[in-house]
Amino acid sequence: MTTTRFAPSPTGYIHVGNLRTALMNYLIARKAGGTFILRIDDTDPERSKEKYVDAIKEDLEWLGLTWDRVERQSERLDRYAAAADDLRAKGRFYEAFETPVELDLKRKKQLNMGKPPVYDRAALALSDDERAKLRAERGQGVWRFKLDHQRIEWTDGIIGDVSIDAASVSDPVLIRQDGQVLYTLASVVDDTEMGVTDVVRGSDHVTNTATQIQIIEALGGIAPRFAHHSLMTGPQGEALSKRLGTLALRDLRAQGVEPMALLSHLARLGSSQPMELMTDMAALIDGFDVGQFGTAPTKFDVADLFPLTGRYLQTLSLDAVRDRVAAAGVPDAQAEAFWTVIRENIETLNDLEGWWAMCRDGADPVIEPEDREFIAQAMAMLPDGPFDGDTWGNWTAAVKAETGRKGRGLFMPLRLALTGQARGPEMAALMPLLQVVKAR
RNA sequence: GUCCCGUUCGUCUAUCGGUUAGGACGCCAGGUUUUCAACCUGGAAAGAGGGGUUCGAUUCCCCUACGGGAUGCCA
Repeated sequence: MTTTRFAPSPTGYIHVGNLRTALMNYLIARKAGGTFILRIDDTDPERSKEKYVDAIKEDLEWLGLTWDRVERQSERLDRYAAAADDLRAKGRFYEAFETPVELDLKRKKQLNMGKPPVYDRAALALSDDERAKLRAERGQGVWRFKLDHQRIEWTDGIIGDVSIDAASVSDPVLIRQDGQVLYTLASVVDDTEMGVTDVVRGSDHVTNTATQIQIIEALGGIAPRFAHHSLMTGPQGEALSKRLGTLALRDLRAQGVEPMALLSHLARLGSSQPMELMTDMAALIDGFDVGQFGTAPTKFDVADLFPLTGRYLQTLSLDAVRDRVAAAGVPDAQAEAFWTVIRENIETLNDLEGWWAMCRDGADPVIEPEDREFIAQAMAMLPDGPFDGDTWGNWTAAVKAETGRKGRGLFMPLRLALTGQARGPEMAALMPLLQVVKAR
């Protein structure tokens, strides 16, 4: 059975970059009728915070990305220890005692000589005595996985055939000096034991994948299918991390971005499939194909989410937004009429409040100098409220007859005078909601 | 520094040597709506630069430029 996972570290709020990965894994699982696991990668007690665990769940729930299982790495430390023992028993694990400063120095030397900064495996040559001496002097060392120096190859679901020379990669540290198990090991143990069949993640993990394939094989597991999507950049091509301040999911939510708009965009951005608004999850799942994604870095522009959000809102009935309409201050009696007219012209639900305030309190009129006399004439002809569905038609017909104006020259000044804006809902439908006309 | 990947309309992309270089979003225009939006129709809009290979390169090769990634006792 197809099983995928989303494995965030609870060290911060999740952002669009994380979401793209999460969504791909989610869609693969759902499309195959498989299992989607939410795995909290919280092996680092220093940086992991419970509030972020809650926030991640909250954000995923907001989007409707439901998971079938939650796993927490902090509850599986014994499994990782067992895997480490296994690797030791198989001679693929060795202890190294260089300090971070020493390693840094080695790397700089290699760099100066124009060589790639790969760990030189000095610790492998240590005798038992030397090892005991170092341990006595420096305490525990770190544990590195001994890579098999040959080419590591796999067929990637997005990149295609990948081949990486293991000799060009340092033997990865899997256990830190303080005994902390690192991501590289925890992840493969989890993927193997949880039956994960498909792993989609960012291309920043490609070298990890190479080493992890060897670790999985060393542990006797079967490597899942891997797919590495390109990373997103900002609109200028800059690294997205420079913009993450405003791209957390909760920020987008606060800005009024609708879940289906966001999901529709991310499910297609970077793929060759046409970008289109999906109004429900089933359509999103049905139309998804990870193989259609390209490998070039993908520009993400938050501005693209708003037209989609606007179009999505147009598809909603009052029932779907009743709470928000009420929250904007619209009385129940007028909610239906208000929503029906207003949904055609808003970008996000955050716009509701402004339009309702305009209806309730009236708008400061905008009157071009050349229209002053015209507006004065028109206002004199405007009947007293409350207005109804015929008011606009009757009134504008009368004004037209009186002034001879027609078309845009007739309607735009009136719209500006009544609403203060050049763009907005259909006037005929808006009039019954308009309670104050300041232009009078 | 070294290695890997990438570069086609503004954006995401299609093209497996010969195409009027296609689509989607956005944009612009026209239509429709007695106004705006929505909607419909149409339009503008692209092969990073330089060398090769070839009868013929967007496509294959090399160089350069630019972008991204990797090179952690992060994930």
